[in-house]
Amino acid sequence: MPREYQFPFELRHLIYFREVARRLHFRKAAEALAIAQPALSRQIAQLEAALGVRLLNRSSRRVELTAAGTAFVQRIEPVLATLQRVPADMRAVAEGRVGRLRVAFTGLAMATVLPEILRGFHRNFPGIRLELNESPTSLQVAALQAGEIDCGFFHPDASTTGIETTLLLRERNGVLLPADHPLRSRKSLNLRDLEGCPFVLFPRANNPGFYDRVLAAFAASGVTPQIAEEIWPRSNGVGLVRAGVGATFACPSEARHLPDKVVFHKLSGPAPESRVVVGWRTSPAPAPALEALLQAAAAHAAR
Amino acid sequence: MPREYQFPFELRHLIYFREVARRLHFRKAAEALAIAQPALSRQIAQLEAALGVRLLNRSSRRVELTAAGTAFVQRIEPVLATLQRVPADMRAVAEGRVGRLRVAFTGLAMATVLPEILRGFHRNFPGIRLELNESPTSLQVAALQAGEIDCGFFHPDASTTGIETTLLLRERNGVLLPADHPLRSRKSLNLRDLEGCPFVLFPRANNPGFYDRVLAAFAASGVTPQIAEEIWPRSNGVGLVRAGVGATFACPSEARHLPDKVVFHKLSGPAPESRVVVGWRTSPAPAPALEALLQAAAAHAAR
DNA sequence: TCCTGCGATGCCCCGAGAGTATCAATTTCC
DNA sequence: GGAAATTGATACTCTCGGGGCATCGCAGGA
Repeated sequence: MPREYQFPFELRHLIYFREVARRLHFRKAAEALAIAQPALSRQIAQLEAALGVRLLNRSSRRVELTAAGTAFVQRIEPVLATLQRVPADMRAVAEGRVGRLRVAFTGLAMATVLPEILRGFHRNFPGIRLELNESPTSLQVAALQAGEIDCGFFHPDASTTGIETTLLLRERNGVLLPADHPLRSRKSLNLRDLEGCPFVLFPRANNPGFYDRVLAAFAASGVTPQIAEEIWPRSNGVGLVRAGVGATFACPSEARHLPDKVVFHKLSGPAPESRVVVGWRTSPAPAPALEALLQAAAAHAAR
Repeated sequence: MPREYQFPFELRHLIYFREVARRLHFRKAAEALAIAQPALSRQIAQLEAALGVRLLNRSSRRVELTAAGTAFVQRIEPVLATLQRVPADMRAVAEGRVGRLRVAFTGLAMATVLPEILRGFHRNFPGIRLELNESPTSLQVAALQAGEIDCGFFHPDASTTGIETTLLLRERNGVLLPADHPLRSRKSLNLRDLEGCPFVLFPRANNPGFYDRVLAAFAASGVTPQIAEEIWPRSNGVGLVRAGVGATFACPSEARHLPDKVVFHKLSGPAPESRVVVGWRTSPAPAPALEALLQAAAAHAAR
């Protein structure tokens, strides 16, 4: 089945016609196109035949556009301009100079490693548009596997078939207390000291692994945990601590940027451990923009 | 000089790639394109080589888009959609079903023949967008010769090299008077009756021919004309008559749609004659849309 | 009237795209 | 676990069509 074609013309016809329309002179247009004049004449005639429309009125002394010819030039001009930019644009995408990344993160990631990673990334790749969404670990993993996001910053406990991860943070938790809490001035705290103190936690479904490690730490301390609230996203939990509703667990890393009326204490003895990983699909191979972000994250982890 | 080309790819490449990107399957895409699979493989490889960018990650069992491939599809999709519509659109333009007409007219034309011509034309050619501008005869002729308008409705006295005209209206003028004018109830009026009555006229430069025929009519009546105001556009002149500033000349045709407080009187004896023609360039040949409008005008004149 | 310049036409060449046959690699199923 | 099947890539050939060269027909201009 030879040459069954959707379009009755080729790019060549458009370029040739644009040149003739500009110069209104076949010989000069042919010269500009670096072809011979007869070839140009034939191609234009072919284009007109294909469209079933006369685009040029030509006597042997004058060439002028018909109404259809004028309309045709106006149509193809932006098309050609777009196509002209395409190769360079594709190269930019392939090199990761421009692009789009859909990134999900947990509240903990944003409270610890993420801001600095993103800052460095954006400095080196200003052309990449980041679409950032806070999302629980479990949803992030599902979104990754479904191809809805390009990478996620989350807790590593979930099962992660088809997902590769790099550990970015691993810290024993301390606790956040309201600034007027009775224990605020204690040098050393352990979970037993906090017996009876209400805690603010996230819903277990968001990140069962960490949730269970919290419970395990309580159990190891011989303390029955008292869960005052389950709340999401994480930043709201800090707000509740500040409001005096209770305590919550936190990493030393986030202690640097706390609102006032909230204080951070290390824990001695049993304490849960927080981890943050960045995760991405192994297949398809990471796009260049993603590669760049993953490198930025890895570089941050190495410090 | 064979194949010196501005674009490293052809429409074919775009269409083929779109199909592969849709199906992510070379064999099925080839079938849909009615070509053999090896041809498709080669064309895609060629496209990638031309762009210097990998658009697809393919194992022997799975095909998937790279970031550049995704971006490429997004770029070419609208381009192909546009080009697909082009042939039909061009035919529509060539047949005068769609298009654009730049039309100039005098106040007199709009007050007499033009509304009906345009109404009939628009009913038959709803796809033609009309750009209407009121403009004095002298400027219309210049704009026509410069190709700035497609046709004009004006007074035929100007010299019109390279312009063809069709006469649409030819009427002896009467006068418009304020409704409370002393002569309002006179059965028959001539210019001598209006001696001393101030007249509102347009600037002579707008249409010297008619202006001089007005003066000739006054002279033939032995009356010295008294020009109260020179004003443009014409509709403002009627406003001044209504305001009692003076009288003005008008055609019987326009007497049907006068505002209140203005009355029309025929003139006996010497009176100027108004004519309206439609004029257009003889070269280039009128576009189909213009042809249609000219026919509508001629049909109106024939009644 | 002849001359000049322009677009169209005739003829030939060759490059590139398409088809057929086949290969190599990976998955599937018995 | 091995054979069959599926899929994309490669080798080779053919042919279509775009391009060059030579030339024609026609219209203005000196």
